[in-house]
Amino acid sequence: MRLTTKGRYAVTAMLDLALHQHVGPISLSDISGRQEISLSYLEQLFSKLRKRELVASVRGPGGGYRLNRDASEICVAEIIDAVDESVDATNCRGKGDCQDGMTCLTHHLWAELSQQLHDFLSSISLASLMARRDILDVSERQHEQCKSASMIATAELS
Amino acid sequence: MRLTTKGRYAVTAMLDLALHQHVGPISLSDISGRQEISLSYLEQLFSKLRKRELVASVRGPGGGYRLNRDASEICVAEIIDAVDESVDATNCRGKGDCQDGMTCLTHHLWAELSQQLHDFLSSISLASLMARRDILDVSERQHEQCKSASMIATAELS
DNA sequence: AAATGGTTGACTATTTTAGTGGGTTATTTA
DNA sequence: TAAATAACCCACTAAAATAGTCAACCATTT
Repeated sequence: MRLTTKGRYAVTAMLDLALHQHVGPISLSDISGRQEISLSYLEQLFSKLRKRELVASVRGPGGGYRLNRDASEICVAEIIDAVDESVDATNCRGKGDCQDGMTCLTHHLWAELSQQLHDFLSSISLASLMARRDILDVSERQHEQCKSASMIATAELS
Repeated sequence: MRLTTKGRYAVTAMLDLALHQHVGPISLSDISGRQEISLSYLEQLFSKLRKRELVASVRGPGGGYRLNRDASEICVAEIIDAVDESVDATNCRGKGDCQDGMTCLTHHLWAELSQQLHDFLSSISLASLMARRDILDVSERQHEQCKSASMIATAELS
């Protein structure tokens, strides 16, 4: 089992997309700006998310990504899984052949833990995250910051 | 958050120790033989477990390790923590300063997940593992294998 | 004195992470 | 039709962690 920046970035980016897609396709550079994730890295992540059909893309100016399903139909577990970070805590990927084709001493413990984790992350959809007070607060703060950042950029141009 | 071979090895070795310590101190080479974990690697892990006072050592012939507390007082979470595998899923180690000193969009989600994981792994003690049917079965199978392995070794000597 | 077994520290191959950079293709707008 | 935009794709890389190995040394028992 692994949960590092990669999986966190993927979930954060998908949530950002869910929160903004009402205005049309969202470009990766928008997400990159708001969430402070490197654009090139986002491209890699979205390539995987697209292959799993969690997002769809629109090319050209004004293009970007949109969710390929309703936000209520995409859960956190799927997103993490899509970018190759497994929620599985066993060494044998659940097969039970961890010690010479037989189960190791602690196999069942890890299998149970995996189930626990999977249940938890499967129960959380993007839609349920979008409805949370703590997330709305952070999202609003990020809008303020982007606004002032673009004002500075405009001022520098003049 | 990370749960790899290191943490699994540590828990497996501690459980092996708990299951056998009634005959006296258990050497790492015994554990290595039964659980198929490299002896040198076990040494590294037990060095950390000793520093956290989860085990105590006895030097010299007949020496080995024993649990430093009752098996019911040692939980899986502690063992994993002792070998540096954190159960924390946040990027900021719970501090909430993940994005320029403020919380990132998904901070609370990861904090919740960490709590969930911690609760689960803290609720499982070595004693409760020792009482499980699935673990007793695997332990018994390992005894059979070690017996036949030593018989082969004896036969090869003659 | 010899054997056992813990203790310590340095070293290493492999894998993963978290990126960077450059170029190509598709689409829209001026 | 040219320019701009943004997705798409590929190869590359520095740093860190994993999963060890190896050698020497110390303490205790037989």
